[in-house]
Amino acid sequence: MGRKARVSTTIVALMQAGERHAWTLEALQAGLAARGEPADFSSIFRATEKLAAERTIRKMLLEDGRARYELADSHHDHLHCTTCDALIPVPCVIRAGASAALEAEIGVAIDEHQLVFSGLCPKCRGDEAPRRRGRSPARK
Amino acid sequence: MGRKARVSTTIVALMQAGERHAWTLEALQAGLAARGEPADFSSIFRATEKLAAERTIRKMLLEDGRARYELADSHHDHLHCTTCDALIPVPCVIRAGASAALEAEIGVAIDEHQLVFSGLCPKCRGDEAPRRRGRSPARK
DNA sequence: CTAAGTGCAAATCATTTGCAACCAG
DNA sequence: CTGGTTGCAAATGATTTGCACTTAG
Repeated sequence: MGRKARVSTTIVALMQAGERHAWTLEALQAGLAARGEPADFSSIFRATEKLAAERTIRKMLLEDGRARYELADSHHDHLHCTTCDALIPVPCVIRAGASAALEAEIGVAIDEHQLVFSGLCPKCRGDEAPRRRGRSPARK
Repeated sequence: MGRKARVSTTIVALMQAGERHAWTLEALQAGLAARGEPADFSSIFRATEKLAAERTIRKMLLEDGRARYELADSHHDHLHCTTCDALIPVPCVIRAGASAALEAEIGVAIDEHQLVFSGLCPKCRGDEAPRRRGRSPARK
């Protein structure tokens, strides 16, 4: 678990740097290259699989069919911007009582959840929808 | 919009019959065949894309990387059983106020959400986890 | 007739996997 | 040495797309 794997180590370092919130394998490859640590796609893939298995990072699948990875530190949910495709973190709004209620009412056993809102991130909301002073969205 | 497309029509009929809750393309193909309306995978694929585009049905991606389709009538969330892989519907636990709060606090614009709980469905919970009378899970 | 719907085959896409060369311990 | 890592190439699995043929209207 020490300081051996070059790829794994750099991936975690990249994520901890926090320049970005959720990474696709492609983004990770670009990020590693930018750090002067280029690696093969399969190596990155295997490194993320291992990191996810040991719960260091978390793997998520989005509607666009591509996996995103993020540090598995604090729990939170996400907003997937339908305009710029960014995945931004938002605080979890699932109250503990809610899942407990489901377990009792429906008889299921809940382990975890994944909640993804779809909409506009702060930036795109401002750009694309200046609702307030009514302006047509530049037609089309 | 009438009664033209054989495949689309049968897909909706199948879903409305409600023998199943979420369908994979493969399940749909099997279902159509069972109804004496066999169709090609690509035809089913294109039919679901169209139905989803016109909001008649909803398309979802699960962790296993395969799309599931369901009627887009009432909103609800899901529980993905980690044992039998079933996707069962559960009432939505996201209160309207929760998303409104996020929009105000974070500056996002929320359109919709997809929430999937992971755990055990009622059946598997009963089979696999008779916690009550403590028995070791038959090792491994 | 004419566009929408279909079937078949081939192309894509995003991983995944097999293997042999490498490298830290 | 020796098992964990890597890179490269080839294999997968699940769609997606191109094209020509059908068919509802």
